[in-house]
Amino acid sequence: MDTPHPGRADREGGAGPGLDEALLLDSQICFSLNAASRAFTALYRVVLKDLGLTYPQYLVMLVLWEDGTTPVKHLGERLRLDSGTLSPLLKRLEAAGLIRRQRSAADERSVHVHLTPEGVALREQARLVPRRVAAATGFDHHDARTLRTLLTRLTGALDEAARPETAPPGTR
Amino acid sequence: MDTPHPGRADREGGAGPGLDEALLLDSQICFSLNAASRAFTALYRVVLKDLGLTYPQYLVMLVLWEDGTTPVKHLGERLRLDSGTLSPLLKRLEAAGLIRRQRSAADERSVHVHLTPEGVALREQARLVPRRVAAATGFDHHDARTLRTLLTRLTGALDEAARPETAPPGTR
DNA sequence: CACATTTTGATTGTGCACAACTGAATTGTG
DNA sequence: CACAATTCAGTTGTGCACAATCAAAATGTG
Repeated sequence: MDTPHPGRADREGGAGPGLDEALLLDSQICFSLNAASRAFTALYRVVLKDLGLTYPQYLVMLVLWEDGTTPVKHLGERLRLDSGTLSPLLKRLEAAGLIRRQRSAADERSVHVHLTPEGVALREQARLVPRRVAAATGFDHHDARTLRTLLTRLTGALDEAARPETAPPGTR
Repeated sequence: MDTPHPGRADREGGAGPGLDEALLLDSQICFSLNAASRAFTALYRVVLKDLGLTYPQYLVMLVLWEDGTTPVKHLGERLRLDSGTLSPLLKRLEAAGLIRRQRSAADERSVHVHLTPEGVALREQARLVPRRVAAATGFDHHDARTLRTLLTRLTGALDEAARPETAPPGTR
C-alpha cells in the first residue's frame, strides 16, 4: 500500500557514505520494532478480551500464578516495571476482584499482592492463551530463537549506550 | 541478576507436550520485543534531549523534512499513527514553534502541516542522530537485515491473526 | 540513643497508543 | 436539488511508560 518506514531522508549534504546506512540501521529497526510490539499488543487485546485483562495485567497474573503471594518489588523486578506503572495497574486488578494488596506485618513498607479465588480461577480460562498467541506468530523454534537472540543482544547494547555516566568501562 | 522473563508457569495439568513450548514462543518473544522497544525509546530520549523531541515527534519531523508540507492523513499513513495520537503530538510541535497547521483551501476537512524556519533549522542539529543510534545498536548490516526481516514477517502474521472476521482465507 | 542513609511503595505529571464518538465537508445516488 | 455515505480531524476516556518527588520504615553510624 504505502511505504511503512519514515526514513531515507538523506541526499542533502553528501556528508559521507554512512548516512543512508545509518538511517537504515536505526530508524527502520526501531520502527519495525515498534510496529511488531504494537501488533503483539493488539493481538493480546483480542485474545485477552474475554478475560478482561490487558497484556501487562496478564503478565502480572502470570507471575502471581507461578510465584503466589509476592511483594510489589518482586513484580517490578520480574517484569521490569516500576511503581509508577504497577501501582495503578494493581489497583485496577484489585478493583476487578482478581487480587488483593496487603501491607506486610514484618516490613510495614512492603505491600504483598495475593490472588483472590477469582484470580486463581482465571488461570483455567487463560490456559489456551499462550498457544493461541504462539500459533499466531507463525514462528517455529528456530525463528523464535533467532529473534530472541537478536533482541536480547540489541537490548543489552542499547541499555549500555543509554547511560552516559554510569560505569562506562574506562571512567574511574 | 534475576530471571527476566515471566513465563515457565506450566507443569500443572500435563495437558500435552506443547505447553512450555508455547510459553517460550509467545511470552518470551513479546517480552523481549517490548524490552527492546523500550530500550530504543530510552536511547532516543537521551539522544534527542538536546533537540527537545520525543521519538514519535522525531519521526514526524523526519517525514516533514523529507516530504515537506503534508496533510495529517499522510503523516498517519507513513507512521501508522491515528489522529488520536497525532493531534496532540502536532499541537505540542506547534507549541514548540517547529511546525504550523493550516486548513487546506481546496478541502476544508484536510489540515496541512508545514515546517517553520525553526523546524527547518532543526534538521541540521538532527543530522548526527541516526549515526549515534545506529552505532549504539552494535549491529552490522547483516544483523539489521535479519532482524528487520523477522520483525516484518512477525508483524504481518500478527496483524493477520488479530482480525477475526476481515477476510480469513478459508472462512466462508 | 540520635541522626543520616537506604529501601519501598505511592503519587503526580507528561507523553504515547488506541477505541469510540463528534462534526464538518466532500462525494455518490436518486 | 435533497439526502445518505464516506472522509478527515478533532476530542474524550482508558491504560501504559517513565521521571521526579514524597513519606514511612528499616538500617547504619557515631
